[in-house]
Formats: sequence, C-alpha cells, structure tokens
Amino acid sequence: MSRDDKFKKVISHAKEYGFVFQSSEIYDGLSAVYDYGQNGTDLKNNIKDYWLKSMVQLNDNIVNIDSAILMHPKIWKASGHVDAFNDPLIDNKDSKKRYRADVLVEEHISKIENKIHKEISKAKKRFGDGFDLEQFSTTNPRVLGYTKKIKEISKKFNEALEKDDLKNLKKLIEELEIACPVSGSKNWTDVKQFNLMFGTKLGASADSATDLYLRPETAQGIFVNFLNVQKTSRLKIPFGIAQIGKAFRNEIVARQFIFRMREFEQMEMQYFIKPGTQQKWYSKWKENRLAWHLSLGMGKENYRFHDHDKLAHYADAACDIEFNFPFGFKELEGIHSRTDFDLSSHEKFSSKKLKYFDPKSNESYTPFVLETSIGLDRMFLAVFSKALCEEKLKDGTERIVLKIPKILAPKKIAVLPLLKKDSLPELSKKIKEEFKWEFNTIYDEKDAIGRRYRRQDALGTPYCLTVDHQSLKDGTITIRDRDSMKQERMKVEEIKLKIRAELDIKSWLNS
RNA sequence: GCGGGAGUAGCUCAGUUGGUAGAGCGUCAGCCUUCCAAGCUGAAUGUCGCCGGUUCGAACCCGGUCUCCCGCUCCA
Repeated sequence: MSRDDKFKKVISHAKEYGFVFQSSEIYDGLSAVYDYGQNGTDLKNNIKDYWLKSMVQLNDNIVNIDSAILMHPKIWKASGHVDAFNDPLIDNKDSKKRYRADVLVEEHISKIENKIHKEISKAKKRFGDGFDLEQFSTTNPRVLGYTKKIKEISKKFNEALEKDDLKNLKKLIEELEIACPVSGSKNWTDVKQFNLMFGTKLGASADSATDLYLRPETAQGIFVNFLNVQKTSRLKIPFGIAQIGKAFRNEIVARQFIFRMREFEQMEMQYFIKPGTQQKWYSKWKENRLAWHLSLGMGKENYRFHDHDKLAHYADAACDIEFNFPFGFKELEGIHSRTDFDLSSHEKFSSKKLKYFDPKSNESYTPFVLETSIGLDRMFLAVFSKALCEEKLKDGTERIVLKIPKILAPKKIAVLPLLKKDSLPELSKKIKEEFKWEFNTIYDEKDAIGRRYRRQDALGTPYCLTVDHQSLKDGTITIRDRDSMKQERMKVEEIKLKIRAELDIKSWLNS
C-alpha cells in the first residue's frame, strides 16, 4: 500500500468509526479545523490521562495547571510572538515562490555589505600593516557610496516596518530592483501581512474593546503563573509545571488532516532549573520523553531525534522527537532549553520580580526553563495511523483492525451474547454492568458473532467477552484477544484480574 | 497563496452523445444461526459540495466559490 493510500485510509477510517469529523461539515466545513467524535474523544482522553499520570501523578515535583486561553496582550509582546508571528510576505508571480519581504530587503543590504568587506580586504592586502580601517572607511569613495546607500535603504526599510507600511515596502523592493532568486523575475505581488495569531476583542462595546489574541502556545500561561504556583506549592527548584490546553495559530497553510490544525491541543511541561544546569536536564528530558513514547510499544524504529540547527529566539538548545507518520517522519514532540528568556522578559514587561530564592545557596536568580511540548492531536494521529492494519487471514478473508495500545483503546471491553436468545442477552447485560464501573464497556447483540468481533476490531476494542450456553451452566465466559484473535474460557473474576493486569499503568510505563 | 487532482447515500463507486439518480457494503426492523465479515425478508437514507450561466431540460457543458488530498511555500 502506498503512503498516500495509507493516509487516505486513515482519514476515512477515522470518520467512518466516529474518531474524527471535519468541523462544521454540513456547512462545507472549516479549513483545518476538526471535531473529535465519540471514539476519538475517548482515545484522546486516554492519551491525556497516560501523559498526566506519568508526568504529574508519578512525579513529586511536577504539578498541573489549567490557565486561560485569553491573556493580557502584553504577554505576547514579552514572549516575542507579536514580532515573530507577523510576517510580511510577497510572492513572485513568475516563479510562484513566496518570500518574506523583509528578508528580501535584508539580504539585499547584506549583499552591499559584502561589497564593502571586499573593498576592505583588497585594501588590506594593498596597504599591509599601514592599513587604517577607520580612515579607509571614511575616505574611500566606493565604500562611502555603499555606506550611504545602506543608510538610505535602512531608513526607508525601518520606516516601512515601523509603520507596517506594506505599500512602501513593496516600493522599496521595486526601487532596489530585487529579483526572485529562482526566476530572476522582478514581477512581484503586493506585500501581504500575515499574522499567525488569532485576534479577538475583550469588552462588549466596539469602541472601548481591547484587542486580544487567542494564545498561540500554552507555555506563557505557565510562565506568568510561575511564582503563584511556586509560592503556593512550596516547590523547590528543580520543579515542573504541566498543562494540557488548546492553542490557536492562523496557519497560512494548514494541512495533513489533524497534523497541522488552526485550533489544536498541547501537552506541555515547563521544568524550572538552576542556571547552568540546562544541558544536564536537556539530556535527561530527551531520554525521559523518548522512553514515554517507547512504553506504548509502537516500535522503536518509528521514532527519531531531530536536533535544531536554527534556534528560536528563546532557546539555547532544541530538538524534536519525530514520528514515522503515514506521510513520513514529522515532529511529534519538542524539547527546548528555553533559558531564562521568558521569565526575564516577563519581568521586564510586567515590572514584577519573577525570581526564585534558593535557600541552599542563599541567592536569588531567574530560573532557566526546560520545556517538553507534545502536540496532543499529533500524538492521536501517531497512535491512530500506526494502529490501523489490514490483515490477510488464513482463510483468505481480510480483517481491518485498530491495534491501538490497549491502555489507550477508546473502549476496553465488548460483552457479546453468542445468540440473541436463550437468556444469553440477559446474562451478558449483567456481566456488562459488572465491568462498566472499572472499564469502558459496551454491549452488542446485533448480527452474527463473527461480524461483531470484526466491528470491535475496527474500533480497537482489546477484549471481546462472549457469553454462550456453557456460561449459563458454569459461569465461565470466553475472552477474545483483539490482536491474536485467540480465545480463552475463564471465570468472570479471572477475566477481571487478567484485564486489570494487562491495563496496569505501572507495567506499561515501566516497560 | 500558487500549481495538480478530487467532491454522486455512512463507505467504495457506476451513471452511455445533457432527458429530473443506481449498485455493493454498511445502517435499521425481523427471520435463521453454538465462535470470526459478505444466509433470508423488508425498510430508511441523496436539492449529485454550493451559487450562478447556457439550454425546453444539467450529476454531465461553462464560470465562480467552498472543502479535501498531493507538490511548492511558511511553520516563532
């Protein structure tokens, strides 16, 4: 099966079995927004739960918070998002390539700077030891010309940027006769501003309303609450604050099903550490996070690290855990050493002290931060796409089965009467009642037993409990394993113990 | 945003040179069945993605638009 086919099957299976629907479908849908259906929601919640337990419940020094999506607009100034998330873009009409308009101008300027450097190095060779850089730069006519030009360009450029004057930015590109590196053409579209943050308004009155953004990441909700949590929890460094929540990005191109959505959910943990120890914790969390993924048993070969060469404005080290999605290896989780960038910046913008007093060394400092950030929707897609299998059975028939890690399966147990008569349904329902308190259990009596097994396979239900005539006599029922299709006859109590053991989170996380 | 492909029942698709929609699977109600889909009977479900144009007449031709997939681009 080709990659495309596989991915298409993943998408249609997700819809057909109530995992993921396109948002607002009856109104033609909303681009890159999706809803989770009855089974998808269960799976997603189980992923959250697995993450929360391992991250928060099992760590004495990590707590969980839930900060608001709406936050003070200054936060996004401080975090750098207002600047970094606003890109003026321009398209070349001939090559159809898109560029950042500001980068085109900056590159043009640096070309001129290179010319100056060439002049200088030529002169150095010529004059040898007697070369005076200051004198040369202030007297050489060619260098003076270049310097003047740069000044002129920079002035216009900065003016345009400050005023968000996109027309003048385009005019500048035309004046400088900047050509597309690919086509060599100077046939440009207008410059368009792309703001990757969703705007909204606070306040009901249109004139007095304040402009806000829907958060583009959940991390800032943790940073601005850093001291609140630290003081009320009495946690000492190192400690972590975790959070699961929605974030919003107005992506220019959002595609690949739920891989890149405009509204998405993150599972983040910010670990506050002593400055200078970031390298140690960076390695430690890389290892921890990979181990968490591997514990689900989806194949070591499907994960790899990807170290970032270009670092974001806030990071001094960063890598991704990439997963082998149907469309190739792509980022699943990011591990970033964020330094003290965020806390320092918030300290500056808010004029509030965000320092930690370390009783051990008797000093105050701004902690460094180590971040682990996983896209919940991507994790969902990873689990779901890897689980979807088409098996050829010995008798030549095909079986479609979702081999979801059992601990994440949306429904755990299906109780099925072999026949819809002879009081088998009654006993089955009784057994279902018994299991439903502990496990997500469903009951199904419609159609032949084989078809019901296949139905549960397609949902990823790990256990089918079948009640037959012998059950009436001795109280035993059969348990069918989703992956092996093997059946075993046991007493209800034995089955309960077996399932409990197989879904025991301790053994999963320690595997 | 640009280029390519696609959109007909829940799913997979058919629909002849334009004459107001079909199949299989699934779903539902029964029947029959002692363990791995496709036994029998019956039923429901579509403004053929949406809007407009051409035409006596459009699922089909034309234009626009929305959505999805692929490539490019972007991704703090």
